[in-house]
Amino acid sequence: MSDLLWNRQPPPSRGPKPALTLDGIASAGIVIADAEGLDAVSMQRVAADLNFTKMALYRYVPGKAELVAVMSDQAMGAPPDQPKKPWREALETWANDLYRGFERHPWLLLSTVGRRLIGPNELTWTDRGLQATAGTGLNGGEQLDAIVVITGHVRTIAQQSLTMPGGTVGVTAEQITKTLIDAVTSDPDRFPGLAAALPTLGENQNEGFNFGLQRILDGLEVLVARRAKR
Amino acid sequence: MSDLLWNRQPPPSRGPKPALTLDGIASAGIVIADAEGLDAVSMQRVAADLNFTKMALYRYVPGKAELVAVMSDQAMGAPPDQPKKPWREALETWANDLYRGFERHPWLLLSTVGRRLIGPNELTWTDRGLQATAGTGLNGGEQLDAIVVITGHVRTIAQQSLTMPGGTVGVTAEQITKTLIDAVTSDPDRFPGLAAALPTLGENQNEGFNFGLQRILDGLEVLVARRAKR
DNA sequence: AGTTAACTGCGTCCACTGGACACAATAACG
DNA sequence: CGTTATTGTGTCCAGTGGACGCAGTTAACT
Repeated sequence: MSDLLWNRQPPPSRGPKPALTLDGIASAGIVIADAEGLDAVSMQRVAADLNFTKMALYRYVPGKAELVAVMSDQAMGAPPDQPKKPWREALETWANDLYRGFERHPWLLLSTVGRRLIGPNELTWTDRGLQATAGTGLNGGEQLDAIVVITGHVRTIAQQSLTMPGGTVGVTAEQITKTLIDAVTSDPDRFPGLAAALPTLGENQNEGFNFGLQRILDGLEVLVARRAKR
Repeated sequence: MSDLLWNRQPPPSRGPKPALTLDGIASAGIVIADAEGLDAVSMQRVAADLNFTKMALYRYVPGKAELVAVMSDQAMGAPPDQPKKPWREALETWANDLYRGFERHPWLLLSTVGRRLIGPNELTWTDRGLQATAGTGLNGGEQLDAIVVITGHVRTIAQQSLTMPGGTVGVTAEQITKTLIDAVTSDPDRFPGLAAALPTLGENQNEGFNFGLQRILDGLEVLVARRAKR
């Protein structure tokens, strides 16, 4: 199962030397996904880029799902080293590092949905997050929950602002706001909340990432302070 | 473009009566997705369930992507009516309603990633959210950002806890925690944050949803109070 | 050295996918 | 009535993930 992600089982001694490596295959897949989107990654395509037939890949990977899993963990990489800081700053830079990861490989947003096996790199990210929250005085479960909220926020903003090649066909942010404005102006009674908010809607442009992050951190601070008091 | 989601253009007068409706097709797709996951939804399958050929569907829908979009907006439905409450409680119930939506149709988590066109139901959800935040005194952009944070959190938790049929093959929560524990116990120096948090990890079981939500709301409250003061 | 057993990469095959296109049947209009 | 728009269908195509068996390569064992 997760052997592929964690172990690299000892190379066999008997037969001919393997011409490929799991890492090499995954790297080829990542190149394709970065350039043309996750949908462009097919066994055939990856194999062709390596000058092999697709069936050769199945000697290294049980199936496409597993290949994508390996690609994902590899593309995620290890979080960059950061000097030790107070928890709030540490979480802030952690969130920024994570966002930059999704920026580099937007398809990670697609390949890492739902419950899946955790690879070493992903676990390292979690670990760094927990190192950051260690100074809060919260218990382990709460620390993990805090990491989860922040991760969710980073993912959400990344999904909204990043254009992924190939994925759902190009929908510009302008198109979206246009349909929004069209809808509310043509039938304001149907969308009273939007109608009320519309005049002051543009005042917070592109600050969604920081807005949400600061709210979450503020909320954590409230809890931390409450705990420290007693 | 979004005509499919918003307009229903007037029925043509000339040819034979259409035997199908867009809504009917979408409903059939939803049934399949609910029962067997989004991957089981193919043109062929949907058509077969309706006792038609797949090519018949293309008279109603330009392609699969658009079908999924219509399915998504229809499955989302309109948010349930709620009595007017103070903003914090209103947001709380709004988030719970949203979670329940994902619970009913877990595949929505997959079909609504990335930038896409907004349908009327999705916009109504946003509108209700803005009605809830109207009492905060924040400007429109900030209100929208607040909605976005909460939506992201709901999605994140839903992704973690819901099992979607068909999707990435069944990985139980136990398997995940097992690899986690295996990794950290076999090499604690590599994951110091996890090693430290591990003893108190189980103390917050299944409370991730509320934990995160309360933190976000606490954070919003801080901002609202700060604004009210001046 | 010779044999055996493991292992690699490849060719072939299959069911299935989304979709283009032409064609006959249908129904309302002049 | 014919004309014309619109429907559902049949056929075709390139591409997908994957099962399976076959030949060639290589190290370990006798």
